[in-house]
Amino acid sequence: MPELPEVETIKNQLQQKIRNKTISKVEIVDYQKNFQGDPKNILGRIVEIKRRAKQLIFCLDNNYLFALHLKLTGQLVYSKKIPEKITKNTHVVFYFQDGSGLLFNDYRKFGFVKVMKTADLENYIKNQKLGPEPLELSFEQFQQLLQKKRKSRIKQTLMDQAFISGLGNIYAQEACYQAGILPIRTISSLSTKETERLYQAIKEILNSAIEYKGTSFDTIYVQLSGQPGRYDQFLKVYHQEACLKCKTKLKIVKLNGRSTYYCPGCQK
DNA sequence: CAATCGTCCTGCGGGC
DNA sequence: TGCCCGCAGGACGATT
Repeated sequence: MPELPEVETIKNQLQQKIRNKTISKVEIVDYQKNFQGDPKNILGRIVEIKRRAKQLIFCLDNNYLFALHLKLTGQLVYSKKIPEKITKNTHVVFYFQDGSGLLFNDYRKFGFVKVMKTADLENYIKNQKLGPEPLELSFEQFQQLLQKKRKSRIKQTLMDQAFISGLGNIYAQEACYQAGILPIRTISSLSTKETERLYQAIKEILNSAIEYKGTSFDTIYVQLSGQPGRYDQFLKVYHQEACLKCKTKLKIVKLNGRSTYYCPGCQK
């Protein structure tokens, strides 16, 4: 369940581990549908790894790049010596010239790789109509964005990638809890004070989750090393039983088909 | 226009 | 014991 903090963690670790390595071979195992474009075009040196929303962009020195999305169950694991760490869920192996490699594991196969020319990235991103990055957003911009979504419910809006990009099911509900706001409230019902609390909660939670290298729940998300992230110990509502503050048993509702936890005592 | 549902997949666990 | 079903939940397209 990689959201912004998980993808940001992996991006930072990729920058340290594989930047300037040269891809010498790409092996695709039962993932043809999810691998778009010609793998031969990404044989080259990786000059930069970027993140936009929940996607990673691997930039090469040969005028090609590839976008990679982990979706629900994708993992990127670095291996010093291929084939160590390969599992039955390894669908793409990027071999580097020095004998190391990068494994793309994805047991539910929702993720994808898309190869394109460097010049096509701008259009590719534009077509996704992504909203701004939440960590690069001022309070004034946040307020302005909310004006367009006045009828929508708060949690859905936070998860809407066209509104802001990067929040998913975990951090959207954690942000609502920290702000003390019911996830089912409409945007138009928010006072300025509540809007401010929500804005602060989003920033604090995302930054803290990045600091702890993401949330590993069900051990699906892992860091580049294969180690779990450690933010799960700070989760206040997601998959929790009772509220830490008031001890009330948390409620679970379905919003857009997604389980949403909240405290009926602390969230108004 | 917003919400909902089905879809892409796989595996686990609850219930009968 | 075994089987069916619901659930997990990122994003998108079709429908209400």
